[in-house]
Amino acid sequence: MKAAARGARRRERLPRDERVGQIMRAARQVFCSKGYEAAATAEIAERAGVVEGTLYRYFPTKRDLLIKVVEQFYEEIFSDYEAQLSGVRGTWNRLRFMIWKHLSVMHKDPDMCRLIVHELRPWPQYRQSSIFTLNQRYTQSTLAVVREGIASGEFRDDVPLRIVRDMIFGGAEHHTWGHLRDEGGFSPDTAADAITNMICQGLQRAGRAAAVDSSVNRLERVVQRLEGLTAPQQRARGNP
Amino acid sequence: MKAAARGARRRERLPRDERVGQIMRAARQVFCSKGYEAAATAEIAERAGVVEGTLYRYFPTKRDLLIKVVEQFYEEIFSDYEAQLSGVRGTWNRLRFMIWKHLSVMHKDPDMCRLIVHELRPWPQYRQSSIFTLNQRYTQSTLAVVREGIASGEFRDDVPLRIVRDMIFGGAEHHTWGHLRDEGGFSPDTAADAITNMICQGLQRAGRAAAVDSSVNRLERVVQRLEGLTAPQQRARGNP
DNA sequence: GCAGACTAATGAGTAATGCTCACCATGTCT
DNA sequence: AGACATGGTGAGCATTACTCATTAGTCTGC
Repeated sequence: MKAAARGARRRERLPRDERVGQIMRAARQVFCSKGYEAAATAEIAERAGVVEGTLYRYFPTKRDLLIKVVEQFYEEIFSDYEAQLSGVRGTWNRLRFMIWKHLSVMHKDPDMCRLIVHELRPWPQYRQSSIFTLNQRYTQSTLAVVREGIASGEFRDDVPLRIVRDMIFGGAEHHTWGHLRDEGGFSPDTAADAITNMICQGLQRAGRAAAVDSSVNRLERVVQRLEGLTAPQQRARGNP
Repeated sequence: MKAAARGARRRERLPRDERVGQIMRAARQVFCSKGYEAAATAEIAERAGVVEGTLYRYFPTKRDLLIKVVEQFYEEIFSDYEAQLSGVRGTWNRLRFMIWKHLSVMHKDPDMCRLIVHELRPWPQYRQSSIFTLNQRYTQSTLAVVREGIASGEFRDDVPLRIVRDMIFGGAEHHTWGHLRDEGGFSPDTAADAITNMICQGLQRAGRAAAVDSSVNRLERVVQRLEGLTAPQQRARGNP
């Protein structure tokens, strides 16, 4: 009773997960608004309604806290992109989808992305972190699309995939810097178009009539099927 | 005589420039070997043969010291590149020269470049620093080469230069990460060839091929939409 | 060659901050 | 009701960028 009488905060015992959730929410706010260095553990604790020492019961260091916060963000963002990708047809469209998705995340959550790009990734242990692995999965999915294009004959097979990856993601990242710094925006749509076009044209085969043919043939078949399905409606509206 | 008798360091008065030089040399060593955060001002001072307070007579903050060190490096490196560029003929060769030069610096001085890329550039005030200006001059020279290509008719004029810049420098930077972290090297020659080829082919004037492409792309999109309409039950769950 | 002024250089001290640890309080189980 | 496991506390530590009053080389004018 003494503590309560003295007006101190009522001590509340919460289940681990709930407390961890509170702390992570507070941390995300403070990290996003101030950046990693300027975010004081004291402020995070205060905002989470606990005392500094409590943070360290659940997270060994401030940096581990950042990593967990970013991990959670990644899972929110990329949980379903593979399913989404599977609904997109055609090499150009599939590539554009992956690039656009990447750019959209940057556009929508610049603070969080700034944390990842400018504060987490430069850290020496980055490649041992789970963030690196999650990122790798994303770039691999993107490169898989390029491989499909090579396999189908649309793309040359003499350009190192690593370079393609670097130009896509390096280019996208470079393009978004201004926005991450809150010093000028960008359009995910326009940028995705431009990057996709540059990549696709850069990878184009020298002689590519065959690739276009196969693509056109496939389209012809699908269109034929679709015409069969939709023909009645179209005619009803006066279309031959 | 007391101080000397006690074995303390003899106090030496040096002209400003000489002292500044000593400090900057020491700072460069410590920054490069430990990174910015881990570099203690105490160690820099010790290595420069002065006491900590002396640093602050010449540099207002640790960060300013870093900036001066990096500025000096930039001047060493890029002092004569414009003269060198003027000796190279042909769009492809000129572009390759600029890309290669950039990659070579990264290759030769990874520690210094890591400082710039990972520690200085993420800083909020980066765009107000002289490093930003120096960098801008370099990218502008590179884009000038692209503009020449457009003017001569070699390149299309419908690709935003900003995207070209981002893909060149973003791509180059992404490509060198492993090397900057001392986790795997790269070849400036091979990489410069690959990037230059991708950019040049990506910027090639559109002929009949491009027209066919855009047509095929449009068809792909329409077909995709129609497939979704005619078979909604198949992808209803996986699709947003 | 000396007084005095100028200022380079010192080093003890400060504030901020990530992190630790011995102890306390609270919900639960027997 | 008492014991136990564990969530929670807050004073305190170590590190480190940065400050400032003081000290002492060095140069000028006589």
